[in-house]
Amino acid sequence: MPAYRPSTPPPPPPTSARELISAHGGRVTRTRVAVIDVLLGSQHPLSHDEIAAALDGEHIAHDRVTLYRALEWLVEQGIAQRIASGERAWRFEIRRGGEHRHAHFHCERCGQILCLEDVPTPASAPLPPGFAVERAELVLHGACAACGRHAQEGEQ
Amino acid sequence: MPAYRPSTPPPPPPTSARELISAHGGRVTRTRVAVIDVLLGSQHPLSHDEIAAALDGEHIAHDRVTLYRALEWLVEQGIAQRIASGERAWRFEIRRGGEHRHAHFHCERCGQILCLEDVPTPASAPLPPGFAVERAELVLHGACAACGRHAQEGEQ
DNA sequence: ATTTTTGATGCAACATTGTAGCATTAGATT
DNA sequence: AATCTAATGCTACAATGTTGCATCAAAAAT
Ligand SMILES: [Mn+2]
Ligand SMILES: [Mn+2]
Ligand SMILES: [Zn+2]
Ligand SMILES: [Zn+2]
Repeated sequence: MPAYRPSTPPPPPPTSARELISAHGGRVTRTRVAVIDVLLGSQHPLSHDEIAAALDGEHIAHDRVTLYRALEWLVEQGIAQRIASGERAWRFEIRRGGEHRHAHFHCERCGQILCLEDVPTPASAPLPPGFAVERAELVLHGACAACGRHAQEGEQ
Repeated sequence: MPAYRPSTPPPPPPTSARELISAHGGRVTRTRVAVIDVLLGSQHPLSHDEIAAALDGEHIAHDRVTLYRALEWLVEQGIAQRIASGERAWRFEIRRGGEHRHAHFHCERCGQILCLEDVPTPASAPLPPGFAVERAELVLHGACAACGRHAQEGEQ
């Protein structure tokens, strides 16, 4: 006697990553889903390298180039945004609802990047005629609390 | 009869580049002087590549690495500053007197970078305790007047 | 369920931007 | 003129992306 088989299998739990991708007309692939999940789970923007490390940590096989292309696609679709952190590599973060563009803090000692959710980026500014602003990036550079403490201890 | 020879040759016109370098305890070298002159002559920050092209234009021989090191030294000395333009390469500009930190505009169509002398970068912002800001970078991204015009013409 | 379509992948090669090591040169000083 | 050493000019190397193209597989069509 065959095991019970419902006529329609239960739909997979609709991960928001999968939904996001489909909603933008893209194919739901392993790397895309994993990258979105990693970004969703992070409180600060991540570099390609950090994302790759996260995927490795979860034993999700992935190709370097595919990862770059996945990130590129996410940015094109407006699902994620790219940030010039002050280091050489781009960083990526999910564009969370509300769309309030915020500034970032870059610690020049340890390289850490932090979202300053409370610091908005200026939406406009006096520009030459004909110029149009589409987005603004504000990065504050300095020392984070941990690195500032170390410096003080060191200099006593 | 020998030609007239003054006992002390007339001092070379003290270029401000030469003075700047000496004042900072550096050796006055061909590349350093040329780089400063190029930067002084520009109204907007220049990439390594643009500076190299400018030197070529003036037939000033120079080595790629030496140019990188000259720029690095200028930044260390506080004579110039490095800007993350939104493209992959750094850009450099002389820190002109007054020290008023200004924002920059990056045209995402043509890549041009413009100094927004009238737009100050925020000097402070609400930060987590222990964090210290040392400098801020504000870059507005969008379309310059020329590129905006082209777009309009194209879409009619 | 099978076939078809084509977006997306995975690999190798390449490009750009910047650094490190080290012998040699030349700017400044004695 | 001799000396000292910062700076140069090479060559390699590193880090971060990008391009081309054959192959695969997600989604659609049958
Ligand atoms: Mn953020
Ligand atoms: Mn400027
Ligand atoms: Zn830190
Ligand atoms: Zn433009």
